[in-house]
Amino acid sequence: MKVRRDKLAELVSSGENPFEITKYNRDTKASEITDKFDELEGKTVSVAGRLMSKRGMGKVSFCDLHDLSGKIQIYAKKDDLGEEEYARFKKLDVGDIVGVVGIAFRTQRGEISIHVTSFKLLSKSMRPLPEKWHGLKDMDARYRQRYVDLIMNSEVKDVFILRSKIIKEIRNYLDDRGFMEVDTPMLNTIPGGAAARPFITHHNALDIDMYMRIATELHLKRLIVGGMEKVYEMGRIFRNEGMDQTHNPEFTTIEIYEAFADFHDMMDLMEGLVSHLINKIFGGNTILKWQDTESDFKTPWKRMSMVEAVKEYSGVDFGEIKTLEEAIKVAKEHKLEVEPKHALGDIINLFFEEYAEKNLVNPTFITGHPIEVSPLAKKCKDDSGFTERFEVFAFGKELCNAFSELNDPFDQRERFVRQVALREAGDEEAGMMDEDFLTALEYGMPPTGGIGIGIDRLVMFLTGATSIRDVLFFPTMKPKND
RNA sequence: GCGCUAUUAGCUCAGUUGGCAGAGCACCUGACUCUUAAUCAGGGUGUCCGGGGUUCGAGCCCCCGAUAACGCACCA
Repeated sequence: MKVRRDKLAELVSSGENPFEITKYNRDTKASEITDKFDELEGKTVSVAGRLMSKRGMGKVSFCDLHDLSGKIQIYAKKDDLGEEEYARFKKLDVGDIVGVVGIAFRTQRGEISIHVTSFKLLSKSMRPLPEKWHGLKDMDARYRQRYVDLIMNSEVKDVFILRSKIIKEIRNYLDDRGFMEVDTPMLNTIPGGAAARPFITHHNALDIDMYMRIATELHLKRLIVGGMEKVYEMGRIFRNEGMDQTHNPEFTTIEIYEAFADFHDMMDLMEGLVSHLINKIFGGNTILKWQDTESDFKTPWKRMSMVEAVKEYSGVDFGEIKTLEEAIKVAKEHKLEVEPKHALGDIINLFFEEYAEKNLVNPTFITGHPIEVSPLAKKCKDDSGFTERFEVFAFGKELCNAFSELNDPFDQRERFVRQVALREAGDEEAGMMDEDFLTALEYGMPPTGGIGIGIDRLVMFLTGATSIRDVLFFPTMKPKND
């Protein structure tokens, strides 16, 4: 705004350019003054933050100063500051970054405040902030200009502080149990470990196309082959797919691998980890609320196989259906769209997604996924059509995916071959052949349990956020140019 | 990708039947020595999302486009 430009020009010409300031020593946070008022009353404190409101009374002014910890009221009096300083104080704008030195006291109305003895403009705000009462509501602006959203809406800040705490506690939990955090490449020559369309980019010096990773799985298993027995990686992955309330093109997952363990150990790990987080955040309360639904995360969580779940929620018993022809017939009776590429296991999965998934509100382990939809999981010993795999569903959404990792290089090669065939038939999400990964398995991978958890979704459930955009500082947005 | 709704001042929003562009907050000027959505008096600051069209006249009607929220599809 023009008025603020003029004010800045005035400051610059009087040798007080706020943008030349490099440092300010503050000794107290805004919230500390109210929290520790008993010991701070009458003492001189130094605070710094953003001026969020002004209430001028003539020869006395009140302002609210916000910092990360909270807010504190500032009281300035002409008699104490002197004519010139008080005039300078009155020129401050809402939005300005200000450092204040003063005495902690309580006003006549009882509000704990700072009686200003000196102050310094630390940075000039050149743009007016949104309205104080209604704040910034426009979703487009809130996501594109998250900095303004964070200034205006304190609950937004709280969600991200909680996100940080959750992530820290995940690391604490795993580090305490002897896991090691590792980093693997985000730029891949073969995108593997999941069924998803990748982002493609180009490396100039090598003159090859590369892919942004769609999972961390295959590299982490290579580390297990290499003897790194307990590893995890928490990081961003990228999938070139649709966006909605629970999907963003880049999102954060954690994958954890433990040698000499199986999917049962991963179940214990998952229950333990999530219980740890809930305990750290909510104390004893295990009931989470999300989109007006309550879910009790008290352990032990319910366990059922995918076939059982399909039977319970659709009435169809795949324990009795042994051929593809029968399965296709039943699927058509239930108006499910069967594609030519679908095998028996794909149809079981279709039934599960259509009928069971949305009903799984309390956290539930779903085990025994068909082999056709589990190209990296070990077969069940007693039934080669299914795998030692589980997913946890809560609030009708998938929370994690885990299995006893397939370590048989011959079996793995066959599964890749099927994926490649699907890809050649036009399925862009099918996997690619990864010869180096097969070579790694040929050197011998110990029996291993692995699990992948969607961090953003977990944070959504723990913070009550209804959209993934509300747990990402900068959700992916289409550029606005016209 | 499809459908639906929205887009007006810095922000939150009104805008009648197609007839001079509006309010509150913010901002500017002035008053005010304990306010807290301070108060009081005065001041309207605009590419009505963009581009066409219909009309004497369009914020409003029609067409094309942009972005977003929501729903659907996709995402094992």
